[in-house]
Amino acid sequence: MTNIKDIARLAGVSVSTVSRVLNNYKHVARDKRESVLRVIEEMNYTPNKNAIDLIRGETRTIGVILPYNNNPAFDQILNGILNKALEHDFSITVLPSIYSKEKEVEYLKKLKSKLYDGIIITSRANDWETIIPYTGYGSIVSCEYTQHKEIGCSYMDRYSSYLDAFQLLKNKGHYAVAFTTARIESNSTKQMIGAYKEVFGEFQPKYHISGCLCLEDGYKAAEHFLHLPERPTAVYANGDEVAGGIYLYAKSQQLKIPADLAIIGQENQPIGIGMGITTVDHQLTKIGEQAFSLVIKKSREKVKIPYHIVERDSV
Amino acid sequence: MTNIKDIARLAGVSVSTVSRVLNNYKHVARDKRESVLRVIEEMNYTPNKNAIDLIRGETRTIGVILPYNNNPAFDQILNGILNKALEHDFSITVLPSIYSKEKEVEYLKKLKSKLYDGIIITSRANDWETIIPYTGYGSIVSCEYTQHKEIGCSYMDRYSSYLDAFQLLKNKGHYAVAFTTARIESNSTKQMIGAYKEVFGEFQPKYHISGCLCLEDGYKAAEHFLHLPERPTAVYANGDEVAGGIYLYAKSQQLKIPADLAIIGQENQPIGIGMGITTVDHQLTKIGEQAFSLVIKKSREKVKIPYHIVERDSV
DNA sequence: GTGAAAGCGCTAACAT
DNA sequence: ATGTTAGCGCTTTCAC
Repeated sequence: MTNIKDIARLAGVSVSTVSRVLNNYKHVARDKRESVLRVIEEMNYTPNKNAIDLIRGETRTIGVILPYNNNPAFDQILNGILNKALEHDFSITVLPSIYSKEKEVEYLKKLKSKLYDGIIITSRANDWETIIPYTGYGSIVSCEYTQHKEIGCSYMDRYSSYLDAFQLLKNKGHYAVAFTTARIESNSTKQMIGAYKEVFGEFQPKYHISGCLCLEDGYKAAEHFLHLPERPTAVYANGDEVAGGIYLYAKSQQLKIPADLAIIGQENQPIGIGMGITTVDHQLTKIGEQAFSLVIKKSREKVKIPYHIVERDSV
Repeated sequence: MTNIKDIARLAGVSVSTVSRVLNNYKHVARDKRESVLRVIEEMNYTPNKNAIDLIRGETRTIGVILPYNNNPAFDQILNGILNKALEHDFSITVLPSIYSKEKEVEYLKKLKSKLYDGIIITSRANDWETIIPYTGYGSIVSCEYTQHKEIGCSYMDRYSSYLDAFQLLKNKGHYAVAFTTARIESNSTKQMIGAYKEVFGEFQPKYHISGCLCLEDGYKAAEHFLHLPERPTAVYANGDEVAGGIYLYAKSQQLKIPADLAIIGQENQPIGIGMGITTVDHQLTKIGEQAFSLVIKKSREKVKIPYHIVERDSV
């Protein structure tokens, strides 16, 4: 492994001169610069980035905590982050958490250990109280709103989006409305139930199924909903793939969409376009892009991204 | 920033002792170990990972070169890689290339600069000749077959899968068959055309559209195909989302699937399940998992992953 | 079992 | 304009 010392020796200059040409400093004599450049070329030399990161104390790398690594919603956020990272010449390291508190803390420790300049939390298992101390070691941005002033947020107003979706259903005359969520313990679920109550007055647990991530989960959820004595006339799915599964099961039961069952999905994914499913687009790619911008600016702003409903034929 | 020296001083031991407890060495007196641990706790100390990586010459990080960061096929590969990385406690850094030769070389240089222990190339713009020299700096694994012995491969037999797909169509009586690909200059496209010729004898350029990545691209491709004087009776799409777009356009023209137009997609994505599209599943998640295993073993094996066709209602 | 000291490869302050 | 040198924070001989 050839290092900066070797280059200096071979070029007949000091290491600082080599360092200067490496970093495009002005005050280097043309001939020395050229000779250094030639030796670098000859020796096929590349500086050790770890040494540089050690000295500079920064890595131009951002860690992104993702609960699932095969989920289309989080892929959209990641996509937005990568778009911007490419633009700004930053690297992105993906940190899969599977909602494990320990994993999350492990990743935050990596921020502390100077591996990343900042971290984007797309979703989290830990309390903010355990996360916030790590803001001392790098910028931390969340894709979910929090009032904590130490945390930058690129988020959208979930509650309000849920309200809109349920209201849309109610306006169409639906009162027996079911819905699915991903994690029973999540904020989203809480907000969803809250919005449900606000729109429909009361919430019946039988109309809610949690643990829905993919098409198959939606299929099973529909199986449950549609065999209820008072079967729902509409369902709001937490994702278009889940919605697709619901659609499929409903069809398998000879139900007409939307006449017999209305369906709304989320995130405006290809499957929703393909199947004609009405969806609320949370603009996750934009959320990712904005999150990246905040994290490299070390900004603690709270930026709200607007969502919008895309009406198709399933409602 | 408190460092190992501070801990040593405060614990009344030498830095080497601190290092020993940090790395769980045996020969450390119980009391010294405890005192060190206590000071570490008190000072809330975390070792600087860059310094460690510098010394060790390894980072337990793998770089993954991806041409697109919003493509479901590459997301599947990445998914597989992340699964295994989590299992083996490695980090994954995503390297978006948009098929730029310069970007790719930039990433390979990062391997050389010791940022990654290895690199997985999911798809590439550069010739192997320019890539291979970098195998001197870390293990390089490809998700596409190459005979070069320096490169480990986790791949599937594309040619044979194309053959199967076309043959399936031919067996169903289709002779005017169109197809889409992503990049005109790619190996996949070449192999697709080769397979086409092998099955159907001759290849007519009007039956091929390149540059297809998403649903909308498929929609436009179908628009082209279906307005041809001799319109195709079947189309093989390079992805289920593209297939979905084709499906949608065909439907918009009152065509029946598969009676008027047969459609095969690729990668067994949710949209294909939702829309009932026959697909050839290249098992990209498994390819990603295997690629990861090879790269951390620094193996140069060529591992072929079997594909399989999932028949649904579009053929 | 423990510590002193030599590096890992680089940057930057300081001197010239 | 250029070189010397002191670090960055850690690991790892080597000696005791």
